[in-house]
Amino acid sequence: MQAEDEPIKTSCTVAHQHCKCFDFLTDEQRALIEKNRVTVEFKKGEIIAKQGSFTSYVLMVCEGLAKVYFEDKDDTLILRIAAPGSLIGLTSLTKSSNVFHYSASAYVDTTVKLIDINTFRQLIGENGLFAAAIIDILGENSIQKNERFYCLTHRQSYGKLADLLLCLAGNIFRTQKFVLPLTRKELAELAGMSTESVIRTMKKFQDDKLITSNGKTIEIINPEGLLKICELG
Amino acid sequence: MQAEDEPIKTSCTVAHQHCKCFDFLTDEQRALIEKNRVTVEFKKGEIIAKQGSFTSYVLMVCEGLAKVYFEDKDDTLILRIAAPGSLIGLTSLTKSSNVFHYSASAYVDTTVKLIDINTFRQLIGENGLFAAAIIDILGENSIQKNERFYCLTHRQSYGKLADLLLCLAGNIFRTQKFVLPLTRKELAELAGMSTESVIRTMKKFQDDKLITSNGKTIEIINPEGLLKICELG
DNA sequence: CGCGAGCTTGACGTTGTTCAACTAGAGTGG
DNA sequence: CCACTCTAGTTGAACAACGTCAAGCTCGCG
Repeated sequence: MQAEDEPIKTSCTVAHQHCKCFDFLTDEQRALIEKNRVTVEFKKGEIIAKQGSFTSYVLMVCEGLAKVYFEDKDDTLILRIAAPGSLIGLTSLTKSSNVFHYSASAYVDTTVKLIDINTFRQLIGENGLFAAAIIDILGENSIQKNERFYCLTHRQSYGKLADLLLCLAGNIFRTQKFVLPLTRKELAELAGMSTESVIRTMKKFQDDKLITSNGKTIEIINPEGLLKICELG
Repeated sequence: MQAEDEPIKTSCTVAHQHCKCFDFLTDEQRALIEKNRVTVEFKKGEIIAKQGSFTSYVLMVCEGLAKVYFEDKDDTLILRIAAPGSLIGLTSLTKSSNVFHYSASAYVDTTVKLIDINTFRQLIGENGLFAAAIIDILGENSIQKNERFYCLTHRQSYGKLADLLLCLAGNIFRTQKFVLPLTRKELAELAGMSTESVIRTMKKFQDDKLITSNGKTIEIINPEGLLKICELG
């Protein structure tokens, strides 16, 4: 029940809510943004942004859930989950290379605002508070990525999955019992392990009375136990 | 010999040279920075910044080589190598939590400039070009970290070490033959593998005439071969 | 009712870690 | 100048964790 106020702190946080940055804009500046943005709805599974393609906007997730991932050859690495309030494409603000450096796709039906990148740049230049807020967001993303990085490289499967489940419950769905809109394969991709290992590990968690899992419905019964598993590795 | 102009592009780039940001300052602003910074020399092995401690400055590496790493319990994850020109501690610019989110220590004797963090914040607020440059740096760091992240999670030991060696040659030492100031253990930590595996893999690379290694001196003979190993995994 | 995607299970193989032993070289003190 | 010690490097063997493969299962939907 510790949903809103004090979520269990997991190290491999996969998502982050924010977007206070627009609060620092003047009315005029906000109007400028409004004038230079469009809203787009993506269906489940559709690609929202494609790594390597030119971009002329920054994305903001309004509703839904998106997967932000890095592609290389045939393999992919999920960088984070973008929940409502997340910005995508800030790394493309660099003047030198305005391409997407990662891809994003919709886990579920997702609505996204596309904000013109030059407007974005202009506001950074003329509004120091806005710029500082963007720097904050980049910093937070960086910190979070470090933790996910650590989790995926230093923990073994039990720890990785425990961490992911706690993160989904605490940061994405904000309740201990949720209906997962992801397949086991997608869970596996998120935890950086094979589908079969996810299944086996989930079963173990069930046997140990840490969670219950009935199809897509997952409930975390013993969060402290899961947390202990995270910490042990 | 393709040192300066077109280094081989490795995916697990471990370091990044930059710091054009100060070019955008006015003379006055630069003077302000000069007034609010000190220079410190760290001996090899000394801790430059400690994760979790309060900070009142941003660091800039002037000479030497620093390890930037994330700590958790007993284990550590190296985030990047900071070569001269690298800034450390940008993620602490957030008003909310001015602590270091990672540690840094000196691989070799290293001189560092400590720049007052409030001066830094002030300049971000009043100079849009400077702010944009900082955002660029954060973005570049992020992109680079993604690649390292991918490398450490998706490649196996041959690929990881090959990538690291190419990166050291191309980005840090900028020559194909260099004297490594790191132990095998430190190499292992960088590549995310065990010391023994590093040794065995290095031996294999030697047998395959990809590198020569004599104590601390390493020469890359066949960079294309190493690159191929990276790409294969 | 039958098909197919997702899920589950077991067997097996591979990678890479761990442990333990051994070597080499550098620094130290008698 | 020679043991002594300590660290770094190296090697081999055993083991554990996971991924892969193959097969069967289940459930929703046409």
